[in-house]
Amino acid sequence: MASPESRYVPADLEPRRQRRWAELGLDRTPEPSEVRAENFYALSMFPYPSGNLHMGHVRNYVITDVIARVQRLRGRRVLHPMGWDAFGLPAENAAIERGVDPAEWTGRNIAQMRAQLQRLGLSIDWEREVTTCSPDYYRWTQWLFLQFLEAGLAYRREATVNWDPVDQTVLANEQVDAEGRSWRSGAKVEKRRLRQWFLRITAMADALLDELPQLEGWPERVRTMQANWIGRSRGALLRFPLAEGDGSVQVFTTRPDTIHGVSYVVLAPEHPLVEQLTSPGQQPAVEAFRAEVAATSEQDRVADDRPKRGVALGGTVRHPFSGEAVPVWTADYVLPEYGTGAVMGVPAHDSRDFAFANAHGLPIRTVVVPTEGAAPAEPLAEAFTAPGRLVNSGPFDGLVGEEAIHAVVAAAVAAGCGEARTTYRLRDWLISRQRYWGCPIPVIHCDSCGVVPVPVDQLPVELPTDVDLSGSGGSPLERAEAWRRVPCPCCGADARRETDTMDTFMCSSWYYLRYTDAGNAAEPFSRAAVDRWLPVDQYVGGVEHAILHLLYSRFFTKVLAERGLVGCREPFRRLLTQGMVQGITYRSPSTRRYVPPAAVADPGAPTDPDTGEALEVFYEKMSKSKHNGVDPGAVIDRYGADTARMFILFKAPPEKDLEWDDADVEGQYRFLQRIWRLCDGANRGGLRLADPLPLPSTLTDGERDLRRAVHGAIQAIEEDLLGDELQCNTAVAELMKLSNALGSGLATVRPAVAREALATLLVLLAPFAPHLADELWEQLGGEGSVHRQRWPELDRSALTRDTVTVVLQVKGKVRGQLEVPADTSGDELERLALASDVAQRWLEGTAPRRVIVVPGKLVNLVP
RNA sequence: GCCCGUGUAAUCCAACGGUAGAGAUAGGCGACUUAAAAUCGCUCCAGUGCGGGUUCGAAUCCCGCCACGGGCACCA
Repeated sequence: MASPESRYVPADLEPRRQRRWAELGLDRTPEPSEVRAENFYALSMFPYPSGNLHMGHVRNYVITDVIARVQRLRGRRVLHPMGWDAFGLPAENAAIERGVDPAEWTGRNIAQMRAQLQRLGLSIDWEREVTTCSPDYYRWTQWLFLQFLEAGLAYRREATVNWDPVDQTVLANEQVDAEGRSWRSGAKVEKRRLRQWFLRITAMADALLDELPQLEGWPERVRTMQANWIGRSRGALLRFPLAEGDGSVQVFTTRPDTIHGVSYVVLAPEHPLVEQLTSPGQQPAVEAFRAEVAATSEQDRVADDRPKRGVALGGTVRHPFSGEAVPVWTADYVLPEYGTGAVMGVPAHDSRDFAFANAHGLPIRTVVVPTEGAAPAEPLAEAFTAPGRLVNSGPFDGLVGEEAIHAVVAAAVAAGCGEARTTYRLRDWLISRQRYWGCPIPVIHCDSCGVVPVPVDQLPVELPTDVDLSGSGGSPLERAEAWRRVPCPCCGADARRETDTMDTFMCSSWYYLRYTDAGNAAEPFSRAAVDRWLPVDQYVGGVEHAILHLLYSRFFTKVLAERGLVGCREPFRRLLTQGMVQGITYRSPSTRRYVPPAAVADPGAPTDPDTGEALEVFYEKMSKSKHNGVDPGAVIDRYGADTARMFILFKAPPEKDLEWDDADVEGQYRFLQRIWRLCDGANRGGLRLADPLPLPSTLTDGERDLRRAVHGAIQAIEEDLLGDELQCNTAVAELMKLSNALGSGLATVRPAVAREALATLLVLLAPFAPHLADELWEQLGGEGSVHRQRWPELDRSALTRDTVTVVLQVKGKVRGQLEVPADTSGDELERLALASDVAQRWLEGTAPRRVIVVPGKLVNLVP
């Protein structure tokens, strides 16, 4: 008598499976001595512990988990860690608003998020957890800072910096978007002149750019973004001597070949030579102009397509080659921060100069013409900016392109009025922050010794705990007098601690190194441990860090490599940038108010519950303010973690945005239930996974069909998960296809074939739905855990067919099919095709002009 | 303005240059049921954003557009 059907109850099964995994120590990273295997490092971008896990986290960590689990099944020794990017403003703001201690607040959030994460069944080695705000960790962040200081890569200087008026701190250039807004607060940043700490990332600009092409496992788009950000441009520095007095105006240009087309020189209004070059008559106009520009916001100043305003200074410089007098102007289209803050105006060959010259009646002199075809008619309608052949350029006439550039630069060098120069958009990384909840910069200011590094044996410089976090009036550490006062490590005199803390991106620039040796109390990580695991085999995270975190981490790795601390120059071999998780969003077209989905009566025709008008419906990144978020915990409560995992993997390819849809989640749940019933039925039918039976020497047609489905799935899923692109969505579709094949085929095959099919299904399912696969594995009497199995071996012979369907085309159009033995030769196929009804009907008796045969696929008859 | 990506069925997504559909959601029909849900079976729906080109054959390659998303942008 068969036992009754059992039910799939994830809420009951999942915690049980997780307890079992913990007992078995499945997630622990094996020591090299335990397992002889290749290493695989699977890494997710660690979260800020806000206390709430959201769907973006779930997607990120589930993708990485699938990769980690697949690699384990394939016999690799896997490192799959997790940690917390735990310094940062929300903790401090909570302290200001609610009076809670930032450390406590952060600790609570971590505990809460860890518990939420663990419900997902991620195979994370929690023994290697790192927390950046823990003194055990930030001690080493400080140690690394001192390495930079010693290498001359950390320095303090006064500079014009971005100030976030909401967060009350400065920001690095990377942390301000194109609209001039802070990446965190969204506030418009202001420019301030302050003395700050920087890391000399520009020293690595060439390496950061030139080594980008090696990152073949990175999305093209991220590499392009980094290249744009670094913004290298090669050109020359040219000096125009002042007409009166000593000195010269230096300009940077990428087109030194156009030097003879210069009709004026422009200085940025902030340029130090403006005053000196202003004639008495022009003084009022220049002063008025500078005041006007100073009053313009940064954004307006930089906006494109605005008239190029400027005034002549009255002074002149001499052309470095011809000696002619060149008038000097100041204009708002020249930026003080880029190049030398001065530009040579060549209206004929630069569109900005062209616009400026036309607006102010300056001469336009053509010195470059196309190498082929006619020169543009004069007066020019627009600037000719392409490279070409030089004319009206004295000794340089006739030279072309690069050759012309080199000749002009060589002549400038010989004359002592210039040299080749490369400039970058990239600026040094501003790491000072005027906030409390960050890693203290470990230096001491002494009146006689200057800036003194804190000796390594005194690390960490711990944050004081009794601090006034009122949220106003500068850095809280400045008010911690007792903490600040400290003897100078050099001379012993009274000295003061640095009160700036570090940008949290410092903490996250090396956490992936710490994971390899998380318990090390003597150093941040041992060289051996790092070399064993780095570079990371697969990194997964959001594209919002395309520049920020990923650029900083590359910089860190290169510096550490040059100091012999790590053995590789690039930290992340492969990078997957996952798309956003979007929720369905309802908005009232008239009030622009977001309406919660719960308030929408009929999702088919959504109307505003208050006004009754039809609502706009679209998908957008989940957020509280739009009422479009879905809580991962609620989904797990209702369907279980496996359904949530499967859905999020299946709904869209990992790189693309994903539209959350409750109906699809339901569908995913049904699929897992189908698998449950399939296995339950097999179980009650007496199938046991533990007894591997030899396959019969001859198989029935049904058995061969089932084996073809099984091995077809192995092949397809291997391609999806191990190929260049990770395609979890199609891998899940293959699992569905396989389970459909089992559903119809399992009952009619002998136990050996059924056993192979079911065991394969469960092992292939294990990385995606780890709880369910393991539970069913156990129920069916499988040995050990499904997660300790070997990835199924592909039997190519199972994929073969006796007969295949060959498509008959006439002139590329499908006109019929032929069912032929799989090994039919091309000649035979051609003969069969020509003899077919299709040929009779479509060729009307004439012989085809051409016949294309693709054996096993198609025959194309071309009349 | 420049660069990158994406456009396929009502919807989400597949398709080494070779039969446009793997998979799913929603819809329709049927079976089971007193009925419904669940389940099972069947089924409707696109010629691939637009216009050219290459090819025996194009969703796929090339050229020119359009729409959406993203990055950079008076960067000399």
